[in-house]
Amino acid sequence: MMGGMSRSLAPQGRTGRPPLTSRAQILEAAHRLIDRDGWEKLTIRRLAAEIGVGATTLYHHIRNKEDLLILLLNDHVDRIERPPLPDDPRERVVVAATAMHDALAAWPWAAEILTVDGFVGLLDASALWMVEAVLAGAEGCGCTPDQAVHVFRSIWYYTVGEILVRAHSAHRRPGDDRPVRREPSFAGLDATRVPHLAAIGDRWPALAARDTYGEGLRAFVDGLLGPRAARGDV
Amino acid sequence: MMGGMSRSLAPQGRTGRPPLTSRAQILEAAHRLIDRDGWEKLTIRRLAAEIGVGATTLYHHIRNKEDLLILLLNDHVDRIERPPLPDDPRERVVVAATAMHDALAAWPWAAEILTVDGFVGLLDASALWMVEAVLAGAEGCGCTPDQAVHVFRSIWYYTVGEILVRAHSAHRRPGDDRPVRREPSFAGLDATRVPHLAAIGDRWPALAARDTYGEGLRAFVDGLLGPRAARGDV
DNA sequence: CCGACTTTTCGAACGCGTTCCGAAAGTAGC
DNA sequence: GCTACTTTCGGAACGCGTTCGAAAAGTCGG
Repeated sequence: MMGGMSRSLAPQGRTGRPPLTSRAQILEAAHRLIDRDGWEKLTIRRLAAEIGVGATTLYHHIRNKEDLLILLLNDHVDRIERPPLPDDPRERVVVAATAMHDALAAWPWAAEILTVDGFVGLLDASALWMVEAVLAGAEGCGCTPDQAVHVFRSIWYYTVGEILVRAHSAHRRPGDDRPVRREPSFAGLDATRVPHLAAIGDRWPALAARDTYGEGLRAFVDGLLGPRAARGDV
Repeated sequence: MMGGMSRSLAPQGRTGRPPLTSRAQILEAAHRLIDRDGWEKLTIRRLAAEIGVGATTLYHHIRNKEDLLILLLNDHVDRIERPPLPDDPRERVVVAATAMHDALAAWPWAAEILTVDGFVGLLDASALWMVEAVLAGAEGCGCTPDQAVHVFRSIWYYTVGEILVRAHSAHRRPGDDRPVRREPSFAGLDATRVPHLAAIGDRWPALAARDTYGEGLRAFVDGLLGPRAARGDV
C-alpha cells in the first residue's frame, strides 16, 4: 500500500477541485479593505467581493467572522515589538499587562473577539510571551503556579473590561431624542438617597472619560501580589 | 386597518393616531417570551409577533434592541433585595460590588449591554444604591470623591470583564474540525520559550474554569484602598 | 363636514452572518 | 473513457436588527 514516495513539494496526492482562494489571500484582502474603507466596512460579503469570489466560498477557508478577526489580530500582535522587561518581578507583571492592553486597545475591533471562549489559547505562540511574563512575575513574587494563573486571570478580566467599556464609549449621536434612553441626568439625583453620587453630579462623565488603566492595574497588582502571598487556598 | 376595535377615549388633548401598543405591554410580552422559549429567542420580530403587531411598530416604543434589554435589566435589578451593608467601609465596597456582579451574572443576556456607553447612567434610581455604596465605602476609607469614582470604575471594569468572559465560555461544540480554530493545544507548548505556561500545560482550562471573582475582588479592593489611601494624585 | 396636523402602524427593503445543497473541477482506479 | 470520490465554489435562502415611506386613525380649528 502506498507505494509512492518523494516528489512531495507540490500537493501531489491532492484530490478534489483545486482551490482558487487561499487563507493568505483572504487575510491580505481584509487588510486592504480595512486600510481603504475602515474596519467597520469589513464584512464577509464585501471581503468576498474584494477578492472576486462568492461570499459563501470564504467559509471553506475560515470558520466564521470571529475566526477571521482572530487571525487578523494574531497578525497584528506578531508584529508588536516586545518591550524590555524589568528585573523586578512585580514590575514585569505591570509592563507585560500594559503591553497586552495597549496591543488590544490599538485594534478597535479587538472588542468583538476579546471574550471568545478560550481566547488565550487561540493566540499565536509569538503572543504568549505576555502571558508568560505575567505568570513568571507572579511566581517571582512567591506565587504557586496555580496562584499565578489566578493573578493572570484577574488582570485579564480587568483589562478586557476596560477595553470593552472604552471601545463602546463615544458612539452616541448628539441630536437624538427618540423613546427611552433619556440623556442620563447625573445632575438631578436624589441627594438624600445617593448623596455621594449626587455630590459628584455632572462631573461623572468627565471623570469616567479619564484613562486610569495604569493606575488601576498597579493597584490590582499590589493587591494580588501584596506584601505577602500567603493566601493559603487557590 | 387591523381588526382591533378602536377603544379610543383619548386621554384628552392627545392628538394623532391612538396607540395600540404600550411599552409596558412590550416588556410584559418580552418576559413571557423569555420564560417560554429562552432568552436567545428574544428577537424583535418574534416579540412583535407575540404581541400581534408588525415588527417595525416596536420602534415607536423602544429605541432599539439594546434599549429594550436595558429596560428589562432595570426591571430585574429593581426586584433585587439589598443585602445588609456591613459597617466596615472596605467590606461595604466588597458587598456592594458582589451584589452588582451577582445581579448581572444572573442575567445571561446582560453581557450584550454591559458595555454600552454610559451604562451606569442608564440604570434606574433603584439600582444606584450599589454604585453609591461603593463610592461611600471608598470615601469612608479616606478617598476623595474623585478617587472614589476611580475606585468604582476600576472595580466596574474587573466585574464587566469577568462576566463577559465567563458568559462566552462553554459555547463550543465538541465535534467541529473545520478550518482554523484548532483545539488549542496547551499541552504542546515550547517549554524553553514559555516555561511557566508549559508547566501549567493542559491544566489551564481547569484553572480558568474556577470562579475566582470574589478572591480577585478582595485583592483589588486591598490594592485600591490599600493600607493607606495616600496616593497623592487622582 | 372639511382639510391640516400629528402620531402610530406596518409592508418593503437593506445589509448582515450564516447554512444548505447542487454544480464544477480536479484525481484515482478500472 | 468511464465511474467513483473528494474538494471547492457559489446561488438561494433564512432570520436577524433596522430604516424608509406611505397609509391609517385620531384631534383640532374653521
